[in-house]
Amino acid sequence: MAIVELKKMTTLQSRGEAFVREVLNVTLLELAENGFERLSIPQIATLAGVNKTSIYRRWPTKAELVSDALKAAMQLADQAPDTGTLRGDLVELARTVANFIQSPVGKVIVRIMLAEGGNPDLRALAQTSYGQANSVGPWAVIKRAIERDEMSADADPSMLLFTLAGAIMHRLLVERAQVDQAYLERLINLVLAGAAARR
Amino acid sequence: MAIVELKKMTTLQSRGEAFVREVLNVTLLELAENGFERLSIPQIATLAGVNKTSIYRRWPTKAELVSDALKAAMQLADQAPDTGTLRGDLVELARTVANFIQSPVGKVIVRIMLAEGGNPDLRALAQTSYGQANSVGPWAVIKRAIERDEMSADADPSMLLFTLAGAIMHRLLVERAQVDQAYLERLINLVLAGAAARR
Amino acid sequence: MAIVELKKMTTLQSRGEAFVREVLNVTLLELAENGFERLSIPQIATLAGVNKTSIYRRWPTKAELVSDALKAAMQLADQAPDTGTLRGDLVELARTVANFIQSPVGKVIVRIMLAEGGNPDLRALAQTSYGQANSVGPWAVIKRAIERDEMSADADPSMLLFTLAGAIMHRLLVERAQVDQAYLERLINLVLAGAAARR
Amino acid sequence: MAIVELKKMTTLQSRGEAFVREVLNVTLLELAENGFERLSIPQIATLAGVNKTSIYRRWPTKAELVSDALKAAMQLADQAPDTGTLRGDLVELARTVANFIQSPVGKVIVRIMLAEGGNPDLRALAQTSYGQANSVGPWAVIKRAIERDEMSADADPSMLLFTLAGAIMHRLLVERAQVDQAYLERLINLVLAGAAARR
DNA sequence: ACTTAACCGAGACGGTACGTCTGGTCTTTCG
DNA sequence: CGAAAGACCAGACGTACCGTCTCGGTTAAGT
Repeated sequence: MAIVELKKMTTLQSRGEAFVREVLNVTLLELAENGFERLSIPQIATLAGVNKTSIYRRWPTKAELVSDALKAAMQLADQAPDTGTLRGDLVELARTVANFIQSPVGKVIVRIMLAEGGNPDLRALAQTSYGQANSVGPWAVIKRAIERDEMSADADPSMLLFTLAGAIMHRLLVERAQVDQAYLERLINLVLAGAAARR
Repeated sequence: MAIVELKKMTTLQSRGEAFVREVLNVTLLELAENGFERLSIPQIATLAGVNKTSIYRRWPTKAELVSDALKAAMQLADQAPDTGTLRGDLVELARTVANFIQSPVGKVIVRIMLAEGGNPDLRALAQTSYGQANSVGPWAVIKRAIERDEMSADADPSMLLFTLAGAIMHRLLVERAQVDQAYLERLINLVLAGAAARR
Repeated sequence: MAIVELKKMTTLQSRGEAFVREVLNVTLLELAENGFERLSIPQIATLAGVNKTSIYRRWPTKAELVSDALKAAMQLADQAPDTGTLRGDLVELARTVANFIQSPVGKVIVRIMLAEGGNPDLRALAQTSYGQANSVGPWAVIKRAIERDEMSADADPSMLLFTLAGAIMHRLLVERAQVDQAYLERLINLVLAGAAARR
Repeated sequence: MAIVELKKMTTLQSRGEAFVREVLNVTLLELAENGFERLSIPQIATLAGVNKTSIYRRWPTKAELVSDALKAAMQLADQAPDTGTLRGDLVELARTVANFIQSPVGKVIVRIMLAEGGNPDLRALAQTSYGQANSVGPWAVIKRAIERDEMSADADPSMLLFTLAGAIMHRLLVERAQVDQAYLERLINLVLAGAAARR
């Protein structure tokens, strides 16, 4: 039985797995490049060296394909930085957010949420992903800051985090400028006082 | 001669002007609704009660039509609030930004800038519009705040303004939450301390 | 009044007459070139250096324009040859038919009758023209032949004439060969015996 | 192997063959009805219960479609009549020509040759068809007539045959009269004497 | 080992929408 | 007052793309 199971796994890996992996990979890239609207399954098939019929067989609708592609790409660490100071943690946090937004999967998610709210379940998926990616880290940072008495217990952490995220999005997508160390410092300068003010 | 000119103008007004106005109006609405990609000129023609051939004659490409539609819609006031205090001015400023983002023109512009960077000149146009719409007011506010000695002269006003804009975008487009008075207060609370800190 | 009338006539002659003549002329040429179907009024307007609106004003439908063009071109002589012998007359007659078929107006008429029987009144017009063009001469020839006792009085002249016409059409339009003197001789050789046989 | 081949053929027959047959059939009918110019591929698609895209895929240009339709319809027998006498054979021959001209394929071919000389290869195709359809029979008749000594060996058979064809065309297409037995008798009366005269 | 079932490749077809072309009607302007 | 000029309406056409279907061939699974 064990042998059979092993065989099965081997089979699965060598048979359709390469197919699925390749398709999902190309899907993600195309998604980041063109967005959900301009995403073409025949195009994906061509780029993946695969027949479009096969894609339609596995994923009857485009949303399902994108959903799988996003799910497959969501092993984001969402680690909490721990530099010892609230300021340092916030800088790291902001940097993580910036990296996420600029990553392929981040681009896709942001794009879907910002501009392509048409498909509701697709949007829900993106929202979930976005939430998952930015859930653990921020709150741990806040929690430690409160423990260190750098923030008051009745602070407004979600406002802080969302404002950081929004500012970075504006920097990247509207101003189309780099998020470098200098920018991060200035950004944290602006909100840190407000965050800590209630102390 | 003057009569002729007047006649000409009258003629021009009554001739194709209604046509143009109607088409541009519908274009703007459709643009806010569906974005640039899914914008269909035959659809616009139908909604405007106009023949599609006429649209193609006047605007050979979709970008030109959109460009005209945006230009025609850009009589935004961009007035500077003046409540007497920096806090009050910032609240008003933020509210203005929120209103702009939620207006049809604003939706279009934000959408183009965020997600449809494909067409470069289209993007440039949107960027220009965005800049124009948010240029005068903010800086007047900052200037008055410095004069009232509520801000230091070496403050970081662009960071402040961009962060406000980004936060509101995040609130509206990502969180999909209302920008109400309570939110505005909390937002200004966060950044005001940082803005004024250098005083 | 007389002056006015003269002026009018002069005006008509110099004003609209050149217009009409030019349009009808171009129409006939285009008709011979492309047939009735492919005849385009805008095209005629362009070639005639005239505005298409003016053509539409004078001739609301294409058939009317063509009708006028054909009528204007129908001053064909339809003269009866008189060589002294039946054979000589038939040769001349056949030559006349061939010339008519190859003339611009003849091409048009034949074309309309043979291939474009769609428009009934147009076809009727062509039929009339064809009949007019080939009416006097043939019968005079037959009559003289009977008088000279070269043909019996109960001959079949219409069969003779129509067969001649058909043969020449086949020669010109199907075989696309020249109707030269040698051909005419052979043709008359064939039918002359039959025509004279009943004597 | 034989089974495989059989299967293949069956597949091919049941696959696109019905599609092709239906389209070509409708094409021929439309062609006889409206001629080559007014032939509309969307119209054919509608009448054939088929999608126009599929027609465009198989036959990129209208000429190719018509060419295939004509080729498919060219299994004309072109049998030589044999009644025992030159007169009887000629009557039969003329009747065959009349039937051909009035058949759908014949109408098309005649129409193309007479009026639509625009497309050269199309015309060449029609000419070929016309030649094929009227090649064997006539010459066999002439040959037998010579053998029976009803015609001299140095007769002018092509002139005879072409004249017959031309006369019938004139009868059908210009006069728009029936080709009945009486007409055939009169026609043969006319040319038979000339044909046999050299004996 | 051999049969059987699942799956991918390949091609054609149905369907929709688009942008272009051309023809005809209307209004305005000019001689 | 008639022709010129231009804009608009209307319809058809050919193209591009997408999604579905039906095959054939190959690979993995089960007996």
